[in-house]
Amino acid sequence: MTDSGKPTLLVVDGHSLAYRAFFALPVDNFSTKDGQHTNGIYGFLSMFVNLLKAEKPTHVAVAFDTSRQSFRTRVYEEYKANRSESPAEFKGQIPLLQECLDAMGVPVLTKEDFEADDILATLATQGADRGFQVLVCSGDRDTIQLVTDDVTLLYPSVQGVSQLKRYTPEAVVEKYGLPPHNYPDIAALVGETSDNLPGVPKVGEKTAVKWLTQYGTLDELLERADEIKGVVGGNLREHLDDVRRNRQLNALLRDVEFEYEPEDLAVRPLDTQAVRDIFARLEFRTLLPRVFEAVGVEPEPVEPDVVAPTPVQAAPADLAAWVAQRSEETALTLTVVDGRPGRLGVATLTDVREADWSDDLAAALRDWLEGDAPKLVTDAKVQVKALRRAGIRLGGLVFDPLLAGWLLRPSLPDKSLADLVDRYLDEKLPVADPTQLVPETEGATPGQLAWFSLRVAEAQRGELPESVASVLTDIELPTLDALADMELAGVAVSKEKLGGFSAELGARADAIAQEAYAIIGKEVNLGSPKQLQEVLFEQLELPKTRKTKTGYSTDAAVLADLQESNPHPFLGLLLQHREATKLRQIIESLTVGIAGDGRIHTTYVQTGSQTGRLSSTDPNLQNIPIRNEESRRIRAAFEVGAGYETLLTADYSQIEMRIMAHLSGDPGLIEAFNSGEDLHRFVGARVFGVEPADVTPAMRTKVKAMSYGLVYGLSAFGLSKQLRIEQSEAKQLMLEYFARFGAVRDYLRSSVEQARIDGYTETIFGRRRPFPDLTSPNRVLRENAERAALNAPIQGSAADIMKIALFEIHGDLASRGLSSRVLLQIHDELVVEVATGEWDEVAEIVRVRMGDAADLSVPLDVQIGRGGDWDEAAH
DNA sequence: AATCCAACGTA
DNA sequence: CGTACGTTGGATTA
Repeated sequence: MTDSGKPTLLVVDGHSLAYRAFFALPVDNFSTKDGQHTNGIYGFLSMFVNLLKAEKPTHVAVAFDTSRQSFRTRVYEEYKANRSESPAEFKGQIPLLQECLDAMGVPVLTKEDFEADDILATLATQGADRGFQVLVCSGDRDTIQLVTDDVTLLYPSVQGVSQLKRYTPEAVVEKYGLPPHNYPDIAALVGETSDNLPGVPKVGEKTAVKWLTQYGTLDELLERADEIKGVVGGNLREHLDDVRRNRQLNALLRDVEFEYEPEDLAVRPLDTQAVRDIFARLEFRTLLPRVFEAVGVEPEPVEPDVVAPTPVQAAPADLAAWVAQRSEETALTLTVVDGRPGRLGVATLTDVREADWSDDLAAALRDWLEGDAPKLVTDAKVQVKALRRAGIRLGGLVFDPLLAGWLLRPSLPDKSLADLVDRYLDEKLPVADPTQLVPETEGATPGQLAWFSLRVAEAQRGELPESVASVLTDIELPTLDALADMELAGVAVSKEKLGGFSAELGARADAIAQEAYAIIGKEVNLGSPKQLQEVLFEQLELPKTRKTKTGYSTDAAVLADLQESNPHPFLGLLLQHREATKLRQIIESLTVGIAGDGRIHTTYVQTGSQTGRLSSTDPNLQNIPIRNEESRRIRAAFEVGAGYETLLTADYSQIEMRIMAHLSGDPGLIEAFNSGEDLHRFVGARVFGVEPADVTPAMRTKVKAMSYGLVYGLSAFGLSKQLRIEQSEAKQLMLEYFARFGAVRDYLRSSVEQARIDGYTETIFGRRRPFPDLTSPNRVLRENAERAALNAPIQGSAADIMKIALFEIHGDLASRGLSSRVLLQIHDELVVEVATGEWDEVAEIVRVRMGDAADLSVPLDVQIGRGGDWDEAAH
């Protein structure tokens, strides 16, 4: 509200202000990690938020042009015809900006055939008529004509979009010497070059104002044009039609037919989650609190549209009887406290029952829990593990909304039932307010969580394609079961081995550091990129390297390049220091992760990747060093546990290349894998036209890099850089390669094209990954999507195959009553702890299950190793 | 104290 | 200008 007590209506021209912001802010500082430019969006929102805060409008809307075409271009086809195409970097920002505004609860208005300014004019006029104080914010000078006592124009100054000049009638008179309604007359005479509307030659603002003051109105002036003397008078008489045309075109329409009236534009509560999501996508951080502050409302807790049934407390026997008579799918939620079952809730769509976990309850429910009765559990792995600790193996798991949500949209960060309730039901999951001692709002109970899970699942099933549903049922759920056991088992790690190695590395790092300090004559933190830059590029005056966001890169590749071009002892020491401290860090994180049982229990995140792979956290056991001899000492600390005989490692060789051979059907590549010859030797022989025996190591290295690069969408540039060869040679290598293995290139091309049509890629087993950016006008975005889309079916199919092998092995070991157990999965490798006397049987199971996990047109080769520790077993 | 960034480990 | 991940310490920001 303004001082006058009137409601305030703020209407903004989104396009013109975002465009100004686009040029005002450096593109380089405003783009996301995947290349989306955001400077226009950021600049606009920043200004908009300031406006909201300063003006506190009660009603608000942002208008956009629909296209360059409007009724004006039909009246005068040259209208704005001189405008160059707006840059591609800008175009993509408008839809994103509209998404932001939408999330903020701000109406986004467009109208086919009209410009944003006509929308502003209509709303301003209506608003003033209906008693609003109106604020118009636009970067188009024509909107000056809208200014009245009730309508103020906020116009960006040349300094930038954040400085807005207020045009009241007085301010307009002061600046132009005439009241606002005369402004279009001035503009018609002067012309507007940006709209491609030529005016009267030699007539500028001064002359126009003088004439209009003299004759009162434009019509009068044009009528009596012959009274004006001199060259300008002649010019005026020659351009009368131009002036009339200009005046016709620069008049803004105040009566556009419109679905909104000013009253409909009352400020709405913003959708905090949606704002968070879109800002996260755009990588806006500082803007978020500013938006929340400007809006002034803490995010309102939205009342749930549907209220969950009140849970019925049940005695163990009653609960057992109740679940036993259910034939339909029952949802189940178990609270987990320190890895143990807490309280159990079960639900159908109409009924919710609960009971605290107890031995009695466990006994009463065991048959049902372990049986095949269909059950639905959100985030099942955690609960499956808790039940296993309590001696119960959950059976009949048919659905997990968290897995389903990930399969549907692998890119989304939905990590909890609350996220899913928001996304699929558009409701808020009731949560107890943790900031209050006696919470005002009750959180959902376990049974109610189960009830919500059921409803989320219902919504998800509606959009779950059959192929994706089968991935859930046939791959993910069985995998979940295996992962639960792997996490519970953990892997034995020797603190002694790690500790000894860490001490050695520490001593070495210190010695190296001292030596390095001596060379540069001072002590710096070698782990600080900032201090290193000072030493390298200023003190030692080494040539500047690749730029990063914060300065110049000092990564290993850059240092190695520097060492070659400008050898300096400090560089070598720095690299050695990095290596030693890195290994120490890894050891440290592993040591912290060793539990009371002497084993590391990692957590596999089943919904952690875009492609279908697993990821591993706390600690990550999928990136334990292996590349050089020394670092393998860390692997050697992973040992067979007490009571077991040995470790078994099994890995797929070249699984991604094999999948590519299968998917492309390339006869040469298929022959390569069926020949039994070393792959790279075979490919090298074909590419270089020699006998396999005559393939030199250099040749092998080249085709190997090429083969692996293919799977990632490598370019000639990238290949040349990796192999340190000329780009022309890399290009030639690619040509020769594709001349022999052409079907591979055809496949890669067509698979991206298909993905562009479908909007997603699909693995051999039907797992999908959406790729909206394949049709983006933004080249960086599009090409990034193309490479990812090329890789997704290959990496994803490999992930599917490994998952299948994993749960089959897990199942076989259990069903045959073996004590051996799978411990780790590292994408294409499994580590199994083999019980005494079980080696032969286990090795056979692993070999067969991995080899038969998929039926491809090439064999799946499995390498098996045995040893007392992970390093030994790798040989 | 929380968050970002460069760097680097793996498949 | 090579896909997919997670963790770290230092720097930066709140």
